Amino acid sequence: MAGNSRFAVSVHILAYLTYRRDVAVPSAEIAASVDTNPVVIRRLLGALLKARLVTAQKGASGGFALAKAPEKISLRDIYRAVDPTPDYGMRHFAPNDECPVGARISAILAGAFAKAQLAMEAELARTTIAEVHGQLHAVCTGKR
Amino acid sequence: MAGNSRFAVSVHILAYLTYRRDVAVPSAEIAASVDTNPVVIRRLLGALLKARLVTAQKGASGGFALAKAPEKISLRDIYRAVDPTPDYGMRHFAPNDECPVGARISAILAGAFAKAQLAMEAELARTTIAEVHGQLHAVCTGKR
DNA sequence: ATTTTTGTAACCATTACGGTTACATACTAA
DNA sequence: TTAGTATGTAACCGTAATGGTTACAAAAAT
Repeated sequence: MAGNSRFAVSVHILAYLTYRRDVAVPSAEIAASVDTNPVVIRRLLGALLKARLVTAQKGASGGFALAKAPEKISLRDIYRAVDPTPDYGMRHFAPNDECPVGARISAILAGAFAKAQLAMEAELARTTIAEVHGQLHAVCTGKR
Repeated sequence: MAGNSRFAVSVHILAYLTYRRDVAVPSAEIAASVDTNPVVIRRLLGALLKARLVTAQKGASGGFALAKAPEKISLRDIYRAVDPTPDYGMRHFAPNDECPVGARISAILAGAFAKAQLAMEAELARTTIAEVHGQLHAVCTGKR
């Protein structure tokens, strides 16, 4: 995964939309929960929109809502929607082609990275936003 | 994983040391194979040294060598030696504690991230530097 | 002694990221 | 139909991380 907060914030966004499931939620309200700027939220919602995880409604009493049941949205769905496929530093990795090692290591590394990436995504796929929301609720009621 | 090339270059380094198993290899030679500056290589070798994956020898005819058999060095060993534990953007993620979602989402996310991270590392553990070197050799001989 | 090489510190340029302002567009509600 | 609200996006800024580079002290071999 990357060093940015896109995935973390996106999970927060969808958990919040689950929490406020019945209404259209404007980006300003989500931003207050995440404690950041509404534009940051809308940028991420743009990616989630393209992935059909949320719907948007412009204008007064508009806002965002889940596009499907929270049981059908996995953390992998969110990850793929907002985080570009990592290049594992291969961008800045152009070894010497004249060296027997340098000439072939890139392809071998790419294969190893791809497998590691799939393993990580498979683990993310095991958790849904509904479960994340359930854990939220469990903590809240458990405290009383 | 991160957006840097530390892991990729480090695997290259250890594959190169396996390829030149019998001699002490100076950082300049490795740098020529990776096509970068020797200091970049020595920085990474410093981390690999601390993790006891390589040994160093100063002075004339000095250089670096594997500290153990390449069959006993996994990609996970290398990953853990050179890449700091990723924070998955949690550094820049401080949601509003007064919101029921914001107050608890961090802990839940941390748990999900940890599981995904372990899954990825487990996959990396399945490959050794000896295998990476073997793939190099297979390609070279296969081409003839 | 001279040469070679590690080990580190310091600095630079580039890039990526989050945050912010601004504003056009679109929709609701009255 | 008009006033108000919210999305969608472009542009810009400051900060932080990264790789590359120069410089140089310490250590070891020949």
